[in-house]
Parts: sequence; C-alpha cells; structure tokens
Amino acid sequence: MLVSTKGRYALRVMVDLAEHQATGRIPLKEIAARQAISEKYLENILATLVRANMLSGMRGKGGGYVLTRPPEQYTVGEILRLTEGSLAPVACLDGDCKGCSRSDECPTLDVWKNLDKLINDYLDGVTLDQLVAPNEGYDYVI
Amino acid sequence: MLVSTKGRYALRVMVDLAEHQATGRIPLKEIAARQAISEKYLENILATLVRANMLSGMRGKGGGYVLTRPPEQYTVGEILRLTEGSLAPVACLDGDCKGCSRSDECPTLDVWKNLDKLINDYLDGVTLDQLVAPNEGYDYVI
DNA sequence: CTAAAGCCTAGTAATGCAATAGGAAATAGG
DNA sequence: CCTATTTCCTATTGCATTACTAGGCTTTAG
Repeated sequence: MLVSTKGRYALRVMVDLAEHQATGRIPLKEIAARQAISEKYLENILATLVRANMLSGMRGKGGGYVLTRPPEQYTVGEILRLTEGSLAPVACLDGDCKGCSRSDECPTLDVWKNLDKLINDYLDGVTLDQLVAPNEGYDYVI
Repeated sequence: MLVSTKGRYALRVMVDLAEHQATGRIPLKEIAARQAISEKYLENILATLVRANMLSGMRGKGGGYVLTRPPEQYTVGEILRLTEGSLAPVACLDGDCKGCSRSDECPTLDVWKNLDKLINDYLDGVTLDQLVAPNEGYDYVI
C-alpha cells in the first residue's frame, strides 16, 4: 500500500480545512467529528502538519487549526510525502538506503525510477483547491 | 511501499529466466545464487508463479523452471499484481473492501482512482522482453 | 535405487501501522 | 487570578504483514 491511513486522513483533513477556511480557526474536535477520525489519532497527524508549517495551530479557548497558505499553493504530493515519509514505490528508491549493491546491473531499476517519477509528478500536479467541492470554502458569500 | 521484496524478487527472477530461456529448465538453486536470494524464500515466490501458470516447474533430476510464454507476452503489471496481491495505492481501492461508507462524499477518491489507473497502465505497458539486456537471452547465437 | 530437484504446510522474528493514554503548556474570557 | 478549552508532547500497546526459515514429501532421470 503506497499511502496508509495517515496520509489519506491528512489529505482529507487538509481539504476539510480548505473548505472551512472562512470560518477561521477550527478545533481538532470539530474536524475529527466531521471526518469520523479518532481525536487522538488525528492529533499525531495534525502535529506533523504543524511542525512542517503546513498548518498553524493555536491553543487555548478559541484556538484550533488554519491553513498557512491559500489552497492552490498546496500539492497533494507534498502533503503525502510529509505524512507518509516517502512515496517511493519500492525500498530501492527510499531516501536513506541509497541503492543496493546490485543497482549497476539491475534490469528492473529503470521501471521503478519511471514509476516513481510518474507517481510524484501526478501527485505534485494536483493542488488542494482542486479537491474542494465547488461553492464550498465560501460560506461567507450567502 | 507499493511493491515489497516478493514482487521485486519475482520480477528479477522472471527477467533472469527470460535471459536464460535458451538453456532450457533452470533449477531454483541456480537462480537463487545468481540473484542472491535465499533459496527457501524463493521457493514461495516461484510456487506462486507456477500456480498461476506463468512458469512451469518440473521436479526430479534435470528439472527446474521455464517460462510458459515468450517474454513479450508478460507484462510487469500482471507479475506484480499476482505476487503482491494488489497494486492498489490505497486501501480504499483494494479488491475486497469495496469502498468505504464515505465514498459518495469523499473529495479525494478521484485522486486515488486516477493514481491507480496511472500505475497499472504504466506497469501493464512494460513487457518482460523490454527488461532483458540486449544480446542476452540468445546464448545460442554465439 | 538414489541423487537431484520441486512441492507443501507450518512456524517465527522483526517490522511498521493504527490507535490509545496521560499529562503539560498555552490562551481567552469571566 | 481562575477555569474551561484547546493544542502539544512522549510513550505504549495491539495487531497485521513481511521476510524468512524448517522439515518433510513427492517426482523424475539415470
């Protein structure tokens, strides 16, 4: 499985926040309820996004989370790479373990490299605003 | 990780067999040595391929494995789907668990469907003969 | 008959995923 | 200042999957 629940939830949450931008800061509790995700689990995910400055979190009464950029400036790729650690389709291409000893003679390496590029290019081409339902994220328009 | 060692090894082994087609049946021991894969682990993988009729195995002295079709009639996609079980990038698209309860309203589902198609189409477009090193698989030519 | 090979069913160790637990620190409003 | 609200942080647990091993049975050629 290329993308686990952590990445899937993260993406859904980012879309949720994009759709409710106009409401200001949104508390975790609200997102968890709307998205049917365990509050405690969601904490981990949001913490990751905050640490990477994709979200700003504020504590205390009236606190909550808000996007740090406009939705069109987030790509699905960066959100998933952050939360998943890597989108490499095979271990051979994973950041830390740079190539196995057989990489010179490996007849399949190019397949993995092409696949990796395909995946990342596609996901980097989709931005958050493309996932926001039309006529949402503008609750203030009425 | 989309593709685990099982799928990676399977692909390498299939290429190996394609390259040594002309030699007739190849015993597991030989493949394992050439590809530096544990013999016992390789047994599992080859058994899967034989059960799906991608390889023919024969026991006894002089036995071993051989492709059942010409290399250009195998796609990387089918080899990996068989050995991995599925190439779905997310659990949502995995065969058995047909869509979650939220699939109607899920804003991210299309991303996963497109990604799934992208991956499968690419891997189904690569055939085994394309991975065989030039001037190999023809050892009889001298 | 025997050596060489594949076939089959389990079992195990290690890893990573999904989720939980408990509390500390910050903030707004009264 | 006090309290309710809310994020932030570290650790732990249960579970499933992956990677690999063990041991024995069956088939085949010579």
